[in-house]
Amino acid sequence: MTQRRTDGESAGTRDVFAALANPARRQVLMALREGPLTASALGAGLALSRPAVSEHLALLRAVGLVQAKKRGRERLYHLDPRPLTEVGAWLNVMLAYWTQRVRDLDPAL
Amino acid sequence: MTQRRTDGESAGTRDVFAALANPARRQVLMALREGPLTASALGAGLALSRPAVSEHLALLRAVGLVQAKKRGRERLYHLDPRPLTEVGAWLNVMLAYWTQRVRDLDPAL
DNA sequence: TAAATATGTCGGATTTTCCCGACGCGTTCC
DNA sequence: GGAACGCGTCGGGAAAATCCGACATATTTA
Repeated sequence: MTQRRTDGESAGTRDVFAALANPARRQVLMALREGPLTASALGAGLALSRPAVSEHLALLRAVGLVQAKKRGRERLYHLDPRPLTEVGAWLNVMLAYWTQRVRDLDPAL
Repeated sequence: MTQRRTDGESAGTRDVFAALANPARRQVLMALREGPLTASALGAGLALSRPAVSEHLALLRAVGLVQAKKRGRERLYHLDPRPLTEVGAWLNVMLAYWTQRVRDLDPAL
């Protein structure tokens, strides 16, 4: 058994968790909370080169966290929070046990 | 300017988000939900070499998600869900429907 | 005390991530 | 049409992550 990635995903894929692992990408998502923004507007607050921002956006698009709409010569990015439910669901399972424990200990909650 | 990480954290540090980015580590946390387990017991379900498991555990310990207690010649790992509140809080800001569960866990929020 | 067990750590190979400058393509403005 | 703008992608390099086999350390058992 020498292979590392048995098969399946085309090796370049990452999931929502991995997408959130990068601070710049989290910042992008935060910035998009209150409305769509262009790529350059997003890059403005990031201290990163434009290509870097573009690649972060590509990854976020790949996992479905953002979507882009062409508008004139710019591109409007808007948030799609649905993939975050996977993280929420995971956290929910992780914490369910503990929240239940807390409730057992203190029913006043 | 060739340096990438201007300074700060000792270069090997990662945050809770990064800790969750790895599927094996998420599996470990899931496995620890219902009670402490030894390192080898954790490795049993992971299809990884023992050193790999040990290093994942070291990282999880580094970000505070697990703690280890020596018991005889083995080491019992147990979950510490508190760092997950950071993820929960972040998700809470991003979404609207997540608060309560995290609050149960850490009323100090 | 010696062997066996449980786990951490080291050395090193491979892969992935992250970033940048340069270039290409479509759109708008003069 | 030609220059300027906005954005994606390519090529590539530095750093980090991931993994393993081998070795080190502590503890229990024979």
